[in-house]
Amino acid sequence: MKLSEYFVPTLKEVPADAVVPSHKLMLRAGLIRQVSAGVFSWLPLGFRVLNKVINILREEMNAIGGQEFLLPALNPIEIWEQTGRVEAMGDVMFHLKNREGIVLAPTHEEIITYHAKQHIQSYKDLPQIWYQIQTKFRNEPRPKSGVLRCRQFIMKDSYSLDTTWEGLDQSYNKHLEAYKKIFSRCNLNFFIVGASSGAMGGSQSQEFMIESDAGEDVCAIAPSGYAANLEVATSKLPPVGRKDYCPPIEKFPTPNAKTIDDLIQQFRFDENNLAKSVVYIIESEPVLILMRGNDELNESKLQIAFGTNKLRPATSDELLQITGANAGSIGPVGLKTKIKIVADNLLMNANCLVSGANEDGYHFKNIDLVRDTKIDAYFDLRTVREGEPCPLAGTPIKIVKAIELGHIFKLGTKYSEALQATFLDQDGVQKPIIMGSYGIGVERIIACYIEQNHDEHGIIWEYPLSPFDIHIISINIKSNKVVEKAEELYSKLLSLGYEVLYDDRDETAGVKFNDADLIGIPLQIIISEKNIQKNVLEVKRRRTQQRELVSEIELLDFLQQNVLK
RNA sequence: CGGGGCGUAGCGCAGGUGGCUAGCGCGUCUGUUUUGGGAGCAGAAGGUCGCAGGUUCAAGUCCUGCCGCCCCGACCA
Repeated sequence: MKLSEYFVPTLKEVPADAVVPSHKLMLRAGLIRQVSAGVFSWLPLGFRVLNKVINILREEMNAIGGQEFLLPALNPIEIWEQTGRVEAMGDVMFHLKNREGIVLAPTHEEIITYHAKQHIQSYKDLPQIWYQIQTKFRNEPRPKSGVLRCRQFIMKDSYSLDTTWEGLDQSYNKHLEAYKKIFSRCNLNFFIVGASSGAMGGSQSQEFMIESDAGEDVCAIAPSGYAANLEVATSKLPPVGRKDYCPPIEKFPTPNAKTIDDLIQQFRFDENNLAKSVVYIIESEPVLILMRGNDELNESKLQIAFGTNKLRPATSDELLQITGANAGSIGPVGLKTKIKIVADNLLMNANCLVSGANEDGYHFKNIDLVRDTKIDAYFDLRTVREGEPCPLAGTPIKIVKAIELGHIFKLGTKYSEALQATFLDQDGVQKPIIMGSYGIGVERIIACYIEQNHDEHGIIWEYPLSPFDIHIISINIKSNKVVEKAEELYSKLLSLGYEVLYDDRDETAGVKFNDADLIGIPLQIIISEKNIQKNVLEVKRRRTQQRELVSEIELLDFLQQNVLK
């Protein structure tokens, strides 16, 4: 492609609205342009990269037996009502105004299950892996960071259909391995974490992450190899446990102690024996949650424990009404109304605890959770903190921000049951199809790659994502010798099957060098009078900025060794 | 949805206590000189100052409403 004829609007100045490096560089290098919040156009150069990614996705999905579909973005709302997800999605789902009963699909479990119901009859029709590379629509409340969080984006989504849970395990593992290959082929430095299935339902899920300050997820990772989304991460802290002797429970005044730290300072209690209580309204029922004093409640874990995402902290009015006290004096003993009480695992059957007395300005000490109150259930509810011992080997946990590239779920039968997608097994028994769902954010692959591969000059592509293999730069197009040599080389490399970007523009050397570094194709070949006189070609490696001189005969060997697609 | 910021030429910005013809840099166009790291000179084009109302002799500037964009938070199958 000749750059003089190619629409690649590079920007010298950094666009004011861009904050994260990948967003800045994708705009500056002419890969994308924004149309509105969370909506982008892909320009020709960017679309080439997108297609390189899509090719890899297709190859690896086909390699595990995936069959490619193209499903509609316009979906009948009835099918979403049957799975209860119109309500679950809420505002995230786009509804059309001038056509009742149609929504824009934010994902495709429903449509896949619909087709499975239509045509899967027997165990002989299974297993299946169905996938597509298609545009998703989600009404994100706050799109951000370029293509990292959009209202319209491309997803590679696939769905496995199996007759048994062992079959689901196999399909899941096939995807796990395929995803590793995909991200490795894209030269991404990624890691895999255990994750929450959220309201998707299902038993197991893992996320593919890259570490990045631009990320919206937080993960706990440890030298042992332990890696988990903070939503589900655990650690191996010792429980508070029981002391041999616990005196009778005793109320005492604490007029100036509003926080856990106040109590420690004023009364010299052991931090571990302080218990704090928070009240949540879960499915409109109040629940008191007891935690170690300085632990942070993890709402995701609470959602998992109660199997719902319909929960919120109680308001201060509700607190007073339910417990009889205001925040800071609430506890598990002496509640004004009888409500469900759950506690964090670290407090399992503990005694000698200090907690609020449900009377402003008073606390209880010597609380024995077995003797003095009834805990309805214990769950892991706390948020893991930096430095805590990991559950695998006790190595210290590090907390990092990360971007989610992909997510694989064992869905189970949630959708097949809701939509009656069943099959007859060998014994003639009708059973729901066992499903998995697996997604990759296609644009995120590109943004994440750029987050990990750029410098002050621009993007640094590697094969196979690079939009072109080779970037030819002619210096001073007033020189016939230079133009002749560059044109000749351009034709020759094209005929050898290389994808070549040829900067034939009437621009100064500086402009061409800077644009080439910004666009970031791995190899640049620089044609100038100087080099022609010496009868050499100058090749520059984008990543290292190293230049080497090679003869024309050596060039083909050089390219064979260095253009590794 | 809460908090903050912004909206003036293609891009980046100034002007903002009301006042005269709305500026600067980059880019663009013409001519010319230049050609190894975002060239020099000369000339030129390009604006409903986000939109709508209002106050005023006079509004980019003040007031009201709306729209849009960015950031922090909430939310995120």
